[in-house]
Amino acid sequence: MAEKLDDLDARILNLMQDDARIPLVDLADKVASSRSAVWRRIQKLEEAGVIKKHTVLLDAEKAGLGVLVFAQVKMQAHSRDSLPNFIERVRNFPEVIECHTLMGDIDFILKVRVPSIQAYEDFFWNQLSQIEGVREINSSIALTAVKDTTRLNISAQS
Amino acid sequence: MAEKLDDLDARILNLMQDDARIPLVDLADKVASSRSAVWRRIQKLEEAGVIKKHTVLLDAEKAGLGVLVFAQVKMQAHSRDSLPNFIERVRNFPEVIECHTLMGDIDFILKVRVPSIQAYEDFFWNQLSQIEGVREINSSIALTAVKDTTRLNISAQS
DNA sequence: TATGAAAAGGGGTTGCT
DNA sequence: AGCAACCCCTTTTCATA
Repeated sequence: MAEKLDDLDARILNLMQDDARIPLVDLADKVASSRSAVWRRIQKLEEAGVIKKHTVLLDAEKAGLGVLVFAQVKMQAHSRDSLPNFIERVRNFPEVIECHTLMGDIDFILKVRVPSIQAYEDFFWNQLSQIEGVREINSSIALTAVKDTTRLNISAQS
Repeated sequence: MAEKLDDLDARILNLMQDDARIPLVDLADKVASSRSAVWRRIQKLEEAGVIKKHTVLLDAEKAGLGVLVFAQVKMQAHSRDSLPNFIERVRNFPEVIECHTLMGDIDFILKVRVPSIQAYEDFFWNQLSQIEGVREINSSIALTAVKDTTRLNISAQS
């Protein structure tokens, strides 16, 4: 599928994001189409990788990972060689939920979930700050989650 | 369920996060337990809200939302009254995927997904910066996603 | 009371029109 | 592209320890 998403695709995706277990019949009803049509669309969307995975979202607090920290990491100016290593390490830390390269004066932003502030301290000193080429880490503890979703509001493309 | 998660819960949750559609039989096999036992655990975990929702994760690029921006927002010092309004507005922007209150000198961090930089500019000027009480916004465009998951690595509690 | 087995119902999948 | 039959998997119920 190099093709763009049409309106039917968009509506299917939005509904599936809200509840991935919605029965095919209900889904077809809501998008005013037939079971077969909708089913085939979903197949296409999964083959094309538009739908990446089916998962469950957990309550971090109830799952024992109540502390969320955003860590902004700056690398040493002339340590381009240490980047692959940094990336590899970060990918293998289960505490790191996300890591994005940023434009501007910060190099990386990391979203980290741990059981406690104590646990973050351990992670910070023994893992993150020990990676070669790391110059500066600015850790911000998140207080309230005003909004925390994964939902992308899809609309038909051109 | 005020009770803590045991090892069986943890293994079920980790597997379901990897693939929410795993058949109950396979799940039972992998955690070395019976269908019934595993099924009842899942019910409990959903009732208790440990499992918050079943969803699909989309490829943002392929879904036409290829631009990711982290916006750090500072509010005016003496505008505590405008916070509820800010929160309400942010929750209703579909572009804003996440918004967390932070300790330290930044008040909020927002994760925003839009189709293009142009679209972000529109969102920035016409929506975000117009909210009452907003003093300063620092927008960072994300380049590469080094890691982008929702997976919490669960282990048994105390 | 908790666990396992087996029956029944619902829904996803496929082939045919 | 739509329809219907099939089959698998979830869900419930019952029996047992």
